[in-house]
Amino acid sequence: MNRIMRPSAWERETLMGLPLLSRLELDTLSAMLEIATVRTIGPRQVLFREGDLADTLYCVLSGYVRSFHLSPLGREVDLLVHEPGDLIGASACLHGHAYCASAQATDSVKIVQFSLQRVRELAARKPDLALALAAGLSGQFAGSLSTLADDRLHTAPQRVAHYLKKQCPQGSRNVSFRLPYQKNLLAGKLGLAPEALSRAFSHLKRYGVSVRGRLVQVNDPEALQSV
Amino acid sequence: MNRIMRPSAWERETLMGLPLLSRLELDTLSAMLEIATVRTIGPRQVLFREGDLADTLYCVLSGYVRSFHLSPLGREVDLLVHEPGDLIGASACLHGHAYCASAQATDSVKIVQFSLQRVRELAARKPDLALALAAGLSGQFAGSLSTLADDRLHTAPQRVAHYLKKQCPQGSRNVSFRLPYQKNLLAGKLGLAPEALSRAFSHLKRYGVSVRGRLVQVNDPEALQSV
DNA sequence: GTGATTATTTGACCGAAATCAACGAAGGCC
DNA sequence: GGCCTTCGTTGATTTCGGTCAAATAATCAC
Repeated sequence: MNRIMRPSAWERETLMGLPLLSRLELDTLSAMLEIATVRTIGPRQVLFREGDLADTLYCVLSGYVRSFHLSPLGREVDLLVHEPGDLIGASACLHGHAYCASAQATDSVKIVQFSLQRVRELAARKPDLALALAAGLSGQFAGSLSTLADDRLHTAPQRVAHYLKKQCPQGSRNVSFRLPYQKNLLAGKLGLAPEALSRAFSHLKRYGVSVRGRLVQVNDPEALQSV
Repeated sequence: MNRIMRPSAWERETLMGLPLLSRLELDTLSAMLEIATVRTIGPRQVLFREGDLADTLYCVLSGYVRSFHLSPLGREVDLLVHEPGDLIGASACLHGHAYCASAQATDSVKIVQFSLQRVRELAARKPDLALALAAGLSGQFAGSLSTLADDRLHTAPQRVAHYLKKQCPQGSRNVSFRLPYQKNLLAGKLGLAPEALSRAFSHLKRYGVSVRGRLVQVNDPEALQSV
């Protein structure tokens, strides 16, 4: 079911908009495009597993990929949801030789992949690439710290309120939008059991939030501050 | 109380052992040493606060520094404990212009600091430096993800057991050692209230762990697996 | 040492969220 | 359309860990 291919003209356009590639010098960029492979992977397909030898760097073009840990007892914990533009496997990129989490497509996902070996070689000669990698890592690191703080500090309704507020444009009112993925996954991302997410949504009714399926309407995003 | 100075010969020795500097080419290394400043900061002194303009990159030489978030209501959440060799403020290094957490010395701490401006300029010319930064970030990112997984997956006694096990040499028995910092801080690092840490220790007695002050004795590190 | 802080432990209590179980809703397939 | 599977909600119950308060141990300054 996988389609593997050289980037088409249209895809080159998309690729060049990626945070990883958009700031590169021309020759670095073309070297990266040279080793880029675009793939489409189907729902639930696994990109790699925790502990696998890390030989590939991925970057999401469209769709969502979840990273998770497997406990010794077989329980799964969601750690991150990678959105379009995000790197996957970057933490293994320069550090270990094994991926430290498993990655799975949530839906149909389009990604670019690069040989980690080649990326390392190129980055060792091209500071702009090394810095772009560092910038990507930096952003993900900051993100994971803020998730950790959120987990340790806020209750379930607060975390959900916080998430919803981030989705609303600054200072807007009566916003409505579609959740980008299943509630199941959203619950995992927020460190909650699905039941807890459900209860949190119903708790948030009183703050002007209504949910029908994946459609969410937020009456007054500012009011979510006080949850 | 602060001592600020050019690195002495002895300190240059220490500096060159840092993960950040140890793999650099000679000219990059000397450029970094050129802009390095060694400081000693006293207990509880604050290095920077969340939101401050990020203009300095730090690296711990000795002692421990804690990073924490401040909630709107004034509650503090510990996020990381930086050990000797760790970078501080690296996530701001290439990403934002503000620190995303506050940093405070836990005790008397010796650090090196570098002008972020200069580091950025140097890294833009020197791929080895850019890669060293990326490697440091990569390790911290992996660490924060594993903390997150630990938080979401394990109970308090399990987290403490896991921590203790990491401190014991592989396959050893009857290990005893001193906790590197106060229980207060250890509790924060593990995402626990001090009371919960205390209770966890007392729960672990039955697995052959005894604690007196900061002295810990672990009878059989392998047995901690089954907590 | 002695007193004054500051850490740590213990107990009682409470609230948040996980778990288990059962039910309702939605979407895919034929 | 109707069956079937997966997803989401709701209720009951339980467990974990946070909070408050008080007692005890350490540590520091003098």
